[in-house]
Amino acid sequence: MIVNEPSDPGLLALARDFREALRHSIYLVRRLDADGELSAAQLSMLKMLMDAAPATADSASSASGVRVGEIARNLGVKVPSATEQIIKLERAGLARREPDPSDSRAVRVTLTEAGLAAVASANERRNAVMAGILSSLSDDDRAALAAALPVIGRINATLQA
Amino acid sequence: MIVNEPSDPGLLALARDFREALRHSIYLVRRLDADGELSAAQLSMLKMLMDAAPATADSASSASGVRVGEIARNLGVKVPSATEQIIKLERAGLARREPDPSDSRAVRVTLTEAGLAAVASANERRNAVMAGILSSLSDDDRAALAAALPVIGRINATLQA
DNA sequence: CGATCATAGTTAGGTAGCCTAACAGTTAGG
DNA sequence: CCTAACTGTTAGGCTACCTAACTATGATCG
Repeated sequence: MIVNEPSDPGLLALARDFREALRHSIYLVRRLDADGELSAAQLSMLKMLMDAAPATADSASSASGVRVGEIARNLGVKVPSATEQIIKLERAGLARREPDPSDSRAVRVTLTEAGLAAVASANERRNAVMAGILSSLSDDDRAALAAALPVIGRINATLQA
Repeated sequence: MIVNEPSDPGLLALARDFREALRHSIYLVRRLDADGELSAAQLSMLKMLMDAAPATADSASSASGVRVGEIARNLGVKVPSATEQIIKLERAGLARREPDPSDSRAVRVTLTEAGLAAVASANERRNAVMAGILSSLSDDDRAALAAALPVIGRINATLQA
């Protein structure tokens, strides 16, 4: 049995259905992001900064913060777009820009305390809304969804390359 | 055993993981839409028009086309946003606006031949790219994904209410 | 060493897609 | 009729992205 052929009908059908599911999910994401406290783009960046941070409360830890170019790469946007968002976060008091001691061209971006709190609160609220939606599913449905999430994660990971 | 409680830890974790998957999928969607021939919003609208059409080649069929308000509702946007997109599609020769004979306030939007062709070609290309990505998955992964798509469909359907 | 080239980020200007508010025309009800 | 409700467009504004051009620093090499 031949699989993985580019023209395999089953594969194309799966591709179509997955695209369709993602397309409709846009509305879901929009609904979740409509709570206003933080835009999707800003929450994404804050979360990324949080994950990238060594999470050491020790402020003397080496090379803290993430460089602008790295942020852009992580978020899949161009550097000027990242700069723009960073400036907004900075003005909102959620992030800080500091010069990189080892390279004066570079800029290190870190979360502030307020940024950390904002990310936690925004995620909590969105997760609660999503949990409410998921609560109407059957146990089998939830199991199927849970089983697919790692797969979707692998799909998304292939894009990094 | 209590399930579906808003504070159920498993449910919240699933919500978090699903949100995370959707968040990352944005890049995937962006990649798919980057082929340039048609924006995501425009393709969505064209596809909606295609699905809503009676699909009768007979141009004398009753009440052809979709009203602007209905389009907006189907796409989850406000009426002015729909109008804006429709005008763009019209200018591109992909859609047509006609007065509704039974209500002079209303406008009926239909696909042109070019619009139909554009939707087919854009979908084909995107599906092929997606199929290429999916082809690197294992059979088990594809099965898990396929099993979850109806669930995601149900989740998205709950938003219509 | 110093000219040159590469790299990091910002600034400037533009586009797409969404929104609300205000408007014009049409229909329906009291 | 005349007012209230509805349909769609116009006007103006916002966010988030982009490319191109610029500044400043670092790295290479003759």
